[in-house]
Amino acid sequence: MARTIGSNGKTTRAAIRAKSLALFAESSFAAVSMRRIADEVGVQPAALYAYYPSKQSILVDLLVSHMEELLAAWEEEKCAESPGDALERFSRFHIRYHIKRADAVFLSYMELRALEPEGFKEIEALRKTYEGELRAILEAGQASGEFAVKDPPIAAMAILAMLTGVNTWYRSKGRLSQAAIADRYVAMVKGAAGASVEAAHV
Amino acid sequence: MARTIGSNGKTTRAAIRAKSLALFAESSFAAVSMRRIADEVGVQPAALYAYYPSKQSILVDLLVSHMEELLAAWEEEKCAESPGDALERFSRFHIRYHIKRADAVFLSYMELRALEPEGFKEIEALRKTYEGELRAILEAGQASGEFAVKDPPIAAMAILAMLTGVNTWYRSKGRLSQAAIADRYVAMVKGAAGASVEAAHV
DNA sequence: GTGATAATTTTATGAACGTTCAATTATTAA
DNA sequence: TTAATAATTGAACGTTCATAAAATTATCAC
Repeated sequence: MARTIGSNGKTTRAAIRAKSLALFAESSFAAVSMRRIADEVGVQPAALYAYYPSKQSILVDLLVSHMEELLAAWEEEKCAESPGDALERFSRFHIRYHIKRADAVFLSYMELRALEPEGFKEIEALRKTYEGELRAILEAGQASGEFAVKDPPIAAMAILAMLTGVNTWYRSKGRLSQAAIADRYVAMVKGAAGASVEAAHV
Repeated sequence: MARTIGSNGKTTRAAIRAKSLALFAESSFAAVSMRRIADEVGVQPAALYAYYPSKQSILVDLLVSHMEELLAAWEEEKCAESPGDALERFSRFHIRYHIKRADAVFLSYMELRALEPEGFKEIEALRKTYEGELRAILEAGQASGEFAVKDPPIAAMAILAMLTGVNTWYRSKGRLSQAAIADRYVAMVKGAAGASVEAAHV
């Protein structure tokens, strides 16, 4: 056997991405072998090298595209509104998007250290950009007096950590709906940002 | 050569723990080999097996003892006081302790999935216990009307994620002292818990 | 000094690792 | 129907992996 019946480059590449993502998230980059990925894809190990020059390059591809898609999704979602509304919109977006892409999010947070310097820098820049979106909202709220936040850069990181934390415990069959979870987090995020008092009591 | 001059079981065991912790945190459990650990310790790979039956058992030892020490440290620190004061004490303790043990904290959050079921259960229980400490504070504040928190279990997880997030960006040479950072986080934590309004404006 | 024991070495497994390359078959365009 | 090209296989490379057993040396109690 050589070329497989019905084989197709686009399909195989997509399968490699999907399976690698699932496996890396489940175990860890170093714990997953090329042989294991090939098994999942249903292909011989050597076939992977027609699509990626190395194992590392699969990881970089996954992480970079995740961050780019995240930024693109936010660009599409965000709109001009009051800092309070923007903060709420951002929070709901972040929770929704991160729950949907739990594997990619997990990978992004766990495997940065597995990256070689160039890849690391690239991801780091994209992450800073995203963080900057939230920071800008906080600064706007600070300037308008709507928020009583003392230190926007730190608040941005704190809020992001809080929101992303949902992923560590969220289960689709849990006692709360995704909307109910988002409601509670929005209230806490507003409270943390020192937004209007009644917001913290929702 | 066989036994090394000045060799001592206690010292070697401590070195294995310390080096393994540093290496696992820097790379990842799967990415670090027994050979690498032995190199760092200054010993032959086989010597490690006089102290641990397997690589996995080193990880379990590190994770379990970290959680036990964390719980013990909090037991020593906590004291009877108002929910607001308790929440502040907990936040400061958490930040201080986690910054000091950054490697162990990182490992605890990253390598749970590398554990086999028994080890995982053990760590999970210890973690739940710690989480319960914060939840109890939030419930007390909710009962007394001091906090306007809606959902203590979720708030506990949200606040823990926020506080632990400090570790992802904290650098000892940063623009803010550890105390200044803790001040900002205490304000945000209180805000998230819907504590007294002026607290959120500190 | 001598015998017991603690600590580590040396040596060696067999399996799995990432990766390369020539050979081979499926598909496509003419 | 044939030539070009896309997709994949099978076999192999040297290296490293976690771990095991026996041999060897240091230390310590007497």
